[in-house]
Amino acid sequence: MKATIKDIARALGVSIATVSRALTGSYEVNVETKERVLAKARELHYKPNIQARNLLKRKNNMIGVVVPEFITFFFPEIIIGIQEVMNNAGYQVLICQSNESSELERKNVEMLEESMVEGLIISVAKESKNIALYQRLINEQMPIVFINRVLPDLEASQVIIDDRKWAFKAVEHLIKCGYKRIAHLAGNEHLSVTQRRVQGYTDALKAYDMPVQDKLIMYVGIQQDRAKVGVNYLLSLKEKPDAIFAVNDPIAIGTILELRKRGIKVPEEIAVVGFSESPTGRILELSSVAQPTFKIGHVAAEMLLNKINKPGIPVETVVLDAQLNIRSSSIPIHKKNKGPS
Amino acid sequence: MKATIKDIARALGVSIATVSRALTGSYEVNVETKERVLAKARELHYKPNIQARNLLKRKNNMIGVVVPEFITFFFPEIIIGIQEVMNNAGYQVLICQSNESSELERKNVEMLEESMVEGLIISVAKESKNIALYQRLINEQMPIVFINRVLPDLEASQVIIDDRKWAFKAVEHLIKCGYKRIAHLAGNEHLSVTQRRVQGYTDALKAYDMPVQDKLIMYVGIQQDRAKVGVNYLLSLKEKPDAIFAVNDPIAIGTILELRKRGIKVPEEIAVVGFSESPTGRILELSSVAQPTFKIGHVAAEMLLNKINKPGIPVETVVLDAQLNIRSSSIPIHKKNKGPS
DNA sequence: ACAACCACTGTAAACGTTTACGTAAATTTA
DNA sequence: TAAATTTACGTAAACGTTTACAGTGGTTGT
Repeated sequence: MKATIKDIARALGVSIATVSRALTGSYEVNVETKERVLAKARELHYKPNIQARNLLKRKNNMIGVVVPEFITFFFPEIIIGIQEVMNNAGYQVLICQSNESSELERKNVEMLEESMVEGLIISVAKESKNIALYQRLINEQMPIVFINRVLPDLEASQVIIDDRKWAFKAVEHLIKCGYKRIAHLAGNEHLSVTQRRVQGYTDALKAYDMPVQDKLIMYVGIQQDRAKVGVNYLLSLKEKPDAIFAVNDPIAIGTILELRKRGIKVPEEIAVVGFSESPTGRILELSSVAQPTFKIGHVAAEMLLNKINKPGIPVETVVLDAQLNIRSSSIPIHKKNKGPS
Repeated sequence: MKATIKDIARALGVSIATVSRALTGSYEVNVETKERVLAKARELHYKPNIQARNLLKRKNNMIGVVVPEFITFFFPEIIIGIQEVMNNAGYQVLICQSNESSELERKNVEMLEESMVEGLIISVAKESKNIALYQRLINEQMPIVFINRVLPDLEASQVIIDDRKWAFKAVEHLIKCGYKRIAHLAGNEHLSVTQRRVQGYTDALKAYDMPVQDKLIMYVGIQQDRAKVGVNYLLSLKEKPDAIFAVNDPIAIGTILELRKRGIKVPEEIAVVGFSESPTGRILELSSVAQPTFKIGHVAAEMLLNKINKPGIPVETVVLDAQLNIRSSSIPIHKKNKGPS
């Protein structure tokens, strides 16, 4: 059986209070007895029972994280950012993935609630219907920070990037390269990032006096295999696009592969730009908007700690900076003879 | 303040025992009082305090997982496999990454130990020096299962694949394609998977009466950026290789990119085969050995549950099956005119 | 010589549960 | 109708800590 504070006390003929004081070090206790206690603790392989302490302190130093997936680099990097801050603050992080399922997301959040985590960092599934759940948690004073993907109708703290602005910049880049018929493969229609990136796309076209054509926008989704249907559609148009702005890197990558399969050269015939730069995208020389993943994690974690330590702190939205990285999937039209395969 | 079982008891004028029985449902309690208790519990937003229960039951339904990284798909998929089994069994999973650092690995394990997890699933960092730590934990009856990367001198339960066999098959495939000078970019020298894959490589050459040449083996490491030095070296040889078997996909991918950069065609001039198939590898049409990631997670989790529930169960090694997927990075020599770019 | 103080340690309550045990009332059995 | 059984509930201990409070014996100050 595991040794407890009582075993040490009994073995030394002192009270458990003295043992506790010796072990925690905080209180007044004779140096010599302290030594004896520590020695006996080592001898008995004593490990404090954290649950007893937690019960007393009404804390458990755990927070929960729910993300739609952690297969691709994006959320894993954010999570590492979260853990760096949280572990430093003495917290453990329970990580769950909803696998883009609203139902599993709900189950995960409820599991975390049952585990009595002190706070939550959440990025919602693409079809999340859990507003009521989050609203209840917020009402019950559960500290929550949303990252990247947020629910539009929920008043909660968030860490995001300016999707509209960076979609604008990506499309502006294509315009400046000389592309004339720029299509957009958009994500799931009611996902907030989708909406903001579509907005950036149309805003950029308008800003440069180019026509915004509904038929050049298709809502395909956010997973790589969904790119195919988008490419099929765009290539079936009478006037085909000469550039495609994809809602994210997976769709952009799927697009490039699908175009290649049909023998269409990127960027010679069609240029492609992605969003949320990924390692695979980098390898394919895909231009993309890079998000500051680790920083998102850091900032979200710090905001959460703040909420935990100062209950009732007001809701806050932090908008982080991003970066457009231009690679050879989108080069100026007049240089195209020099482009890579 | 959070409502407790006492609050409910006081509000209804019954004892806390009755409330507890009504809530857990297991014991003899009048249907009507049970209803009253449940109603009041809902009214007061009662949530059971799991730490009190844990303290009493001397359990906390948590296990820990430590992996070298979870940025690439490999460990994330394993972790999902682990979580599927563990969550089903009512366990929470604490996930840590050592970032390939022996030191951080140790800290993580110690953190998990302090959190009093009931068991551990571990894949060690490439330079892990924590044998003594694991030996102590095993001696102290901590249930541990090692996956994928194991420490050679530690007698512990493991879930692995037969690295030698599958390296053999990969190299055999190159031999059957007609390649004559097959090089091997190996991983970190004292990592067990490295050793076993090198063994498979040399065994295959021997089995087909081909010379095993030390100069065609280079221990470069396991991260993509380490491929460059390997390629540099191999291309500096008087007799250059016509095929490269890489210790893993990142090295294989780095190799392909480096070869491309130098204008060397894959597989026309040099074929490449990887190991532990990755999404990026698939996109680059890289032949590779696919590991059953989810299954590794499932099996490891089930073994761990078994160990937790039946203390003293003997050490066990499970060897899972794998699969060699052939793509256009390695095609038979006589077909090379048909090969893709 | 007595009060005041100090350094150290013990007693006991508290955190929120579960559950063995006891018991009163209600019901069944002979 | 008395004994036996069942039903429903209360009492209290237990899980392993931390810590307020209350000593105890010794030292210092006057």
